[in-house]
Amino acid sequence: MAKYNTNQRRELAAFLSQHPDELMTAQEISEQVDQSVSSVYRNLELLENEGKVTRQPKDGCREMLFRYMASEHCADMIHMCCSECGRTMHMDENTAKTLCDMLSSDGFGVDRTKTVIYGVCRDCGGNR
Amino acid sequence: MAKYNTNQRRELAAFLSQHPDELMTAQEISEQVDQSVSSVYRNLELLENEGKVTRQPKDGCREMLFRYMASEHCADMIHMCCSECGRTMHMDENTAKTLCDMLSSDGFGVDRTKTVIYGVCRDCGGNR
DNA sequence: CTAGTTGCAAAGAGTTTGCATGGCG
DNA sequence: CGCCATGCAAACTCTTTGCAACTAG
Repeated sequence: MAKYNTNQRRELAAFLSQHPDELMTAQEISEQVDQSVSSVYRNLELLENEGKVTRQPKDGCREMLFRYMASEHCADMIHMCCSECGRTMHMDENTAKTLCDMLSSDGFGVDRTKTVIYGVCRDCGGNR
Repeated sequence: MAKYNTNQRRELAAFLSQHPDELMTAQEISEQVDQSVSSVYRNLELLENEGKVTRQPKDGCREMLFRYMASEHCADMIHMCCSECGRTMHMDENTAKTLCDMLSSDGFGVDRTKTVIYGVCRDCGGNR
């Protein structure tokens, strides 16, 4: 838990809030805010504990992608990630609810934050 | 693409077919079949290209888990992973179809192989 | 002033690669 | 016998940790 309100933390928060719901590596963030990677990792972890940031494995899977959640609303969305263009989008809430309800009746409680649906988005021709 | 039918490949295949749909790290497999990790990685990659093996990031996410798909049937299932006990199960086919159809009508084509739903299974109290 | 933070460099962890040896066909 | 595959160790990549210097309160 953060005790001091440091410059680096303020700048990190400022940067992230300009890029809500965007997937970025720790390195990218580190370059953008011009801070050491270690501080970025440490502060991202704090934000993750506060529920403001989540991480998901990058497609191939060597590294993690971090995502800043602007609001409660966003935190509770199921995210879908396009394997072609890499963009993330929110699952329609009705669809999400239907899915969770169906699985719940089988006894499986979905973790909305951790789950990511992979596929191909409309723009990349997912419907063909 | 495999050119020779070596002992190691035969033993790896034999071991995997005794553990269908089970999530294992490369290290675990390496120990079980008593082969070098490098060979295991190389041969798992071949099997992945043949569509017989998939990989998914391990929960926390430092390493990959490999899963041998015994049949076409299994290859086409959406997998659900319990964050508590780590077990994997197949999503009920009706549920899976409903989900894919709902997303498809939004233009998003689900990749059944890559997608893993995280949550808590019945045995671990997911329904509470 | 004191304890939390930072940056650097080194350590870790898992995976990949180069190379000499060994085995399949 | 020729080429592919294996095992070992070294290289890599991303992340974490130890430590001394720095800074917020």
